[in-house]
Amino acid sequence: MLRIKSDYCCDLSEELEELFKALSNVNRLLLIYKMTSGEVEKVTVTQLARMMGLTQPAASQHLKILKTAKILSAEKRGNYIYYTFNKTQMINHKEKIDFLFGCVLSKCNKIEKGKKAPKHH
Amino acid sequence: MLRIKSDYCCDLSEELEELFKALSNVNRLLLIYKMTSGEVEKVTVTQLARMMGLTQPAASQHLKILKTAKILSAEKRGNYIYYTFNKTQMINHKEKIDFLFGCVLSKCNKIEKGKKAPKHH
DNA sequence: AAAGTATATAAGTATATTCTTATATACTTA
DNA sequence: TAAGTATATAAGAATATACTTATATACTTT
Repeated sequence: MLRIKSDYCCDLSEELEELFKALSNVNRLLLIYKMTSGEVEKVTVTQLARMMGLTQPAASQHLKILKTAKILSAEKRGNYIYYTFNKTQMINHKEKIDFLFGCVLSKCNKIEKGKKAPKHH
Repeated sequence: MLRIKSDYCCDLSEELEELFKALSNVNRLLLIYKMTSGEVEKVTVTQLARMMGLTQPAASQHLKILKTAKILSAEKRGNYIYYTFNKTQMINHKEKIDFLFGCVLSKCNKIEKGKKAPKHH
């Protein structure tokens, strides 16, 4: 049982490492926020480059990272490639993060309780 | 109004970048999970090094990163420094992440609705 | 088919990350 | 006080990240 949980956390840690790496860049985070605002909903490389003051290859590389991490999906239409959120995977990602923080915060609560009513010894 | 939200996201992005950087390492994530399990609740550098198969300086550096990112707090007692979760800040961190994913997922829902009932033109 | 536009990839550079080994600092105990 | 233990820091090496410029690929339009 503990073994299973331990294995699970090991896999989860590797998955979260990749997710957090993709998210740990201010340009990519700003892009995500821009994509949630009214202004844009699907974004092309050229748009992104202009919006963020990046060169076209830099923008392309950022989008590739977000796509590899399954944060965005790419859909080619004609001359353009439109990037949008990968909703299914984002829900997935969120669940993993919630699990992590759930573990941490419930542990915090347990510790707090232990302090208020310390064990006899 | 939009300007304010934009500024807010800019600050938030920088804060989240730091948080996600601290979390984007498999050893640090595994450490966090270990600290949520029954086994440990406060951890010393030496314990961590042994648990994770790291050298003492490597462990010390990881803990410093987690402390700087306000994920852990350090409490010196005698010869040891005990690291524990920084509950208040973890709640804070969680709120920021929830805001990010909240923005993304509500945008996803809006797009989905727009597709089901497309605008007349 | 040729020219133009959008995107991706390659290769190089500067910087950041993660480890290593060596050493310094702080505290405890004999 | 000296020796032992715990931790932090410094300095260096290997690798990863984020950009740059140059070029390749894919599609569209004339």
